[in-house]
Amino acid sequence: MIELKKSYSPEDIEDKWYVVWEKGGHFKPDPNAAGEPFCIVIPPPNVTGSLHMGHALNAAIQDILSRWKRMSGYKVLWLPGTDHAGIATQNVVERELAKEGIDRHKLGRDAFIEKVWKWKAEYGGRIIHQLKKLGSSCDWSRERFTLDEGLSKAVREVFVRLFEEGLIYRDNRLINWCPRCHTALSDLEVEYEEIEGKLYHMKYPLKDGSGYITVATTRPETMLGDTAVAVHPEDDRYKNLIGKALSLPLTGREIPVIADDAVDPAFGTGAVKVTPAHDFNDEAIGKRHNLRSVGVISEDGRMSADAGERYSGLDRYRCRKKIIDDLNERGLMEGDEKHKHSVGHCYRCKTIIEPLLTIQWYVKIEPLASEAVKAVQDKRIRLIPDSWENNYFAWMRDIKDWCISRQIWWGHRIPVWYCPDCKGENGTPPQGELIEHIFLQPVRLNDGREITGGVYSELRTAGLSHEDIIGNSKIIRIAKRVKPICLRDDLKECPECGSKNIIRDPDVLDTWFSSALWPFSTLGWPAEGSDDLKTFYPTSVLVTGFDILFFWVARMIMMGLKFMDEVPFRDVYIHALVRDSRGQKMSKSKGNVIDPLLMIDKYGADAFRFTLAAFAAQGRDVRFSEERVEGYRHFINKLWNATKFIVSQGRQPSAVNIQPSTLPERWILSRLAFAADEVNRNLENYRFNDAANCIYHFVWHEFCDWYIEFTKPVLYHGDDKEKAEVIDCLFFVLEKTIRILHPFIPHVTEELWSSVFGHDESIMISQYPSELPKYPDAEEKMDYIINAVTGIRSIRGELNIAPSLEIKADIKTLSEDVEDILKGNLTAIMKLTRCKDINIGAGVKRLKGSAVSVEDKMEIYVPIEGLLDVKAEIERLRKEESKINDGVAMLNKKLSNEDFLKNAPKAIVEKERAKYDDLAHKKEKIEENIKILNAVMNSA
RNA sequence: GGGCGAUUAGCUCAGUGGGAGAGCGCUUCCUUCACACGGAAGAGGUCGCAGGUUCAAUCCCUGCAUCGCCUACCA
Repeated sequence: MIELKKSYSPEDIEDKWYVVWEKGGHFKPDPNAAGEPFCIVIPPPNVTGSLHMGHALNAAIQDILSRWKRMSGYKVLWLPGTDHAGIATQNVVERELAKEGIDRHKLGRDAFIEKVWKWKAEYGGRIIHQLKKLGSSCDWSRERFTLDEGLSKAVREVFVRLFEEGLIYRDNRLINWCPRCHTALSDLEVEYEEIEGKLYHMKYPLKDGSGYITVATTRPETMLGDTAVAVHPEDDRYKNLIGKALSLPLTGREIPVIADDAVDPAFGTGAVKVTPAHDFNDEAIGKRHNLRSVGVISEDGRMSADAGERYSGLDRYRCRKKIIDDLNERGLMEGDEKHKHSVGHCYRCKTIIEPLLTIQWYVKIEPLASEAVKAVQDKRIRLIPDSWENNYFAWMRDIKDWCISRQIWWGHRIPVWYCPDCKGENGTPPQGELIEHIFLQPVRLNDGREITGGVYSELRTAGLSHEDIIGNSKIIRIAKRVKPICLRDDLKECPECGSKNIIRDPDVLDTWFSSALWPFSTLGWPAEGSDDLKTFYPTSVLVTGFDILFFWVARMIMMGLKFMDEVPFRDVYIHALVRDSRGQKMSKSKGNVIDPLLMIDKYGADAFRFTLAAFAAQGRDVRFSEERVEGYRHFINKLWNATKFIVSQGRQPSAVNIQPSTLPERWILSRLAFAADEVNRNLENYRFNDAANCIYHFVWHEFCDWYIEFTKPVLYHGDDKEKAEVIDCLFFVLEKTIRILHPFIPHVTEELWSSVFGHDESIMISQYPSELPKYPDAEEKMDYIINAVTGIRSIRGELNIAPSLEIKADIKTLSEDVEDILKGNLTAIMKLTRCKDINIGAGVKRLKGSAVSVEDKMEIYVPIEGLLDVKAEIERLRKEESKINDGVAMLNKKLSNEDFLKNAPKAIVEKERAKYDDLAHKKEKIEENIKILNAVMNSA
């Protein structure tokens, strides 16, 4: 016989099992094996990240699904991996280098990338292996990284095909630029935040000296790039000024007053300065009126040369101050007012975004989005909970073209080359004249001149070699007119003119571009004949948080449909965000972050996982509290101790299928069958909290509280045959229970499976219980026993009868069946109520000095003459009575309502009537007893 | 500005057109040979507010309030 420790301690068992599982190869499916496939690809976390609560919840759910499906006979693949997180990773490594005083540009592109790979090898991807602590049954042999060779091939294939179809293009337009990360961002990568700012009123004099217009702006510094002032065409204050010229202060430039409907006459002064180069609205106005764009802020957030000598080189916010001062000095500053507005910030570094006019690569999204909308409309993809569908549709309708180029080095480099030596179209000068280089530092020419960059052709003429130019370039601006050559294989020489001086596009792709391909690129696409792809695509379910629904999920759907002609997954289960116990978002700055690894250390991975599952209600955020983890550790301890009790009976678990004839055994088997069904059903519907609560309730309140207690009289006093039957049943239920529990709490169940039941094979490949036999009659009968026990206990509890005091009870039964049932389980009832004698039968009379409890088909009397506090008992019964009275009154009203009898379904009327009869009977009995007690009291 | 969601026991949250639920906490009792990480018995709620639909509303509809989240070209 094995010995279990007095209480459950996760640290003793959790670590060893992961190794065993991995060695056993159970995480690794054979695509050609029998069985239905079930596949989940993990939402790849940032390679820079470390495990936080959100990942833990995400992984716990995926592991529960994976283990459940695996035990249900599916060949399960849960595919792990990370994404290269372009901007984030580059930032991390740049910071590391900065500590050593190294700038990436000095290092050079190739050397820098090498450093990042080195960093990745050392620190990267730690997060994914932290998932092992949780017990995640990922197939590590298939782990992927978005910059892997295979995935890079997929990225290139997709880019080239989209380019060839005209769905990828370059354009010169205003984009969101992060001056710190030094790159363009997509619309989604900008986070808007309310800021308490100021609205400045500035006077712009009319050219003819006849007065001025006051404009209102939150960004005075951009006035240097103003190319118009706009007013509403119907605004009487300004109508007569439309078309007139203004003299732009501090620059003397002449700008027109224009009329545009977009201007809100009620806002500010009703006159808007228009800076097409630094504001999205103004860009639109500029387009409508053919205005010039004057860019006055450059890539690093400082004022450019076009801002004029006085301001050039100043940081944009320093410049703002200076402009305000300068306008004040000239009497052109009318004042300012407080103004709340939302300002875009970089989602990676929180720097305020600067709209900049640049050339970028875009994906034409509309044709892809319309297919992606259809897939959800047709239910080829289900979003769960479906309340997200509206959000999804709304976003897809308004979607704008996706800016995919990033001005960083870590990522998939855009597979496009340009030839500076080729002639332009129609014999125009070589394209080299349209390519501008900005050097990292001044370069000395042969003639002694120092230059900081220039146009490619000129630099060549000045004597620099192609390699010199490229090697020294910090920024390369390639005009839109330069012809891109987009290829699957790297270009060595120009296919047109044969020149070997080829310039590769310096940009890399948005990380989300590669993660959009994740469901098929990880399975082997575009390689031919991949078994994994054939077997596991489309994947079964995607489990993710709503925060990346648009970033990632929508784009995967678009790309999956486009390149696989099939949805990437059938179901999308969208889980909640994990917040702290007060509902606050966890963040480092708030200091309310709970470290999942700490929770695992403290309470064990199983308790932690169970907590996450129990919290994971659909459509609501998870408010995490450590207390709950503690509570679920208690639950596992309960399971542990129940097992210990069963084991201590000294009998080996039997392998046979049991078919008991006794009531409690039939009852617990039926309850087990019910619990198994419920858990299966809830998991089927992604109702993890319901599944967890259901099995929790079964284990604690049915198996432990009732069944085990019920077996004790037999175990302690029964004969060998009776004992054997009961122990077999205990083991049987326990064995099925730990299987049901395994997906939630894999470690402890494996431990018990192996140590108690002596199985050699892992529990994770045992069969998941379902469709076990049910015994409705047993459930009905047990209810009478439970009622009898509860009734007597209530009397004991409420009348404060000492538990040590052995009492007698009389139960008057109102049906023969009930009498038989109670008599047949008399020993157990006596044990559970600590009664020394119970008298059961139709003719049982109430003895003097009895407390009473009226139950379904029985009246329970506990004669405690002498000990009975008559007053207390009357009190107790009155309380009971008043409760019943409420019900009786309500039902009475209902049943005397003719409309109810006429309109309500028959079944409901019947039910209500039965209910009424029950309550009325109970009420009558209780009143009877109150009368008797009153008589006793009065006679005393 | 638009949209979505929430509002149920002290706390955290399930739930349903027909008898208000769970976990934790609380109160009382119990260290009875699985477990004090335990057992037994209890207390506790106009189901945010106001209307409407219905025989019947915590549930459906409308409005309001409060709180979240998403979204937007508030210069």
